[in-house]
Amino acid sequence: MNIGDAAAASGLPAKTIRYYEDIGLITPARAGNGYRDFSDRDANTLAFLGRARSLGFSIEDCRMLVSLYEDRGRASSDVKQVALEHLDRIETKIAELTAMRGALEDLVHRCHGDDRPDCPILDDLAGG
Amino acid sequence: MNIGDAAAASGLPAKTIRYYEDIGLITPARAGNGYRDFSDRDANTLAFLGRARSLGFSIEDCRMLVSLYEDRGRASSDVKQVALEHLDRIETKIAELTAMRGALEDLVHRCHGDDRPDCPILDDLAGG
DNA sequence: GTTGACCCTCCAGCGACAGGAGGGTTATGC
DNA sequence: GCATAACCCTCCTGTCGCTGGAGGGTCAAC
Repeated sequence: MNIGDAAAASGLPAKTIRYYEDIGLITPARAGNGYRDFSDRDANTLAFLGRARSLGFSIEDCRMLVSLYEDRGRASSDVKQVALEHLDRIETKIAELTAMRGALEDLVHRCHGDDRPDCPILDDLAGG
Repeated sequence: MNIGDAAAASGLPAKTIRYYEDIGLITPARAGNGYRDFSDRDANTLAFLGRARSLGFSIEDCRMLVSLYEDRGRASSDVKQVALEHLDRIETKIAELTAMRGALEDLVHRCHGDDRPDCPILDDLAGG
C-alpha cells in the first residue's frame, strides 16, 4: 500500500511515517515508481509505534520496543525494564509539574486580579 | 559586573544569559572591551527570569511578565491572566501524564517480567 | 489532455538552551 | 616582563520529534 493508506491504517501522518523511515524505525519496500510500498506488517509496526508514542515512550524506547517485539526469544523482563524506566521519568515529571501547580495556585489565589498594579505574583518572582 | 558575576548572582548559566540577550529578554550595556556589563537591575531581572522559568513559564510568558513587572501602571489582572493560562496548560499536562501513568502501571503490573517472551506490554502495543 | 489527488526529496523551523571551535582580554604569579 | 590560566567574545551545530513548505514527478478519472 502507498503511504496514504499506511497513514490511514496506522493513524500516523504521512510526514511522521517518512520521518520514521529516515531514522530507521521502519524500512518499507519501494515500488518501481519510487513510491514507498507498505506491507500489512509495516502498517502493524506503525500502529505499534503510534501506541507506544501515545504512552510517551521516546523514539529510542520505541526502537528498543520494536526490536523486542520482533525478537521471538526476548525476555519479558527486558520489556518491563523499559516500561519501568519510562514510568519513573513520568512520575518525576508529574512531581515537578505538581510542585509548579502548587506554587502557582498559591500565587494566583493571593493575587486579587483587578486594575491595581499591586501584585503578589510579580513580587514573588522579583524575589519576595 | 561581567557575565560570570551576573550568572553567580542570578543562578543562570552564562550561556543562558547570552541567549536571553539574543532574543531580547535583557539588554545589558557593553564595556569598552566588548564585554557585557550588567547592572544590579539586570541581575535582578535575570533572577526574576530564572524564577519564572522554574515555575514553567514559557519564554514568551516571561517576556510579558518582565514587561508587566517594569510597567508601574500595570493591572494585576493582566499578570493573573498570564498565570492562570499557564496553570491551565500545566493541569492539562498533568492530566495527560497521569493517564499515561495509569495505563503504564496497569501494563507493568500485568507483565511478570521474567525470562519468558510472553509479554502483555508488547501485546497491548501490538493492538491487543 | 488536463485537472486534481497523490507521491517524492530536501530544507527550514519550533523551544530553550548546551557544547564546542577559535580567538581576544584580564588577572595572577614568578 | 612574561607566561599561564581564567575569563570573555562570536558563531555554528546539535538536541527531540516532528511539521510546513518549495519544487517537482506520477497516476487515475473525465
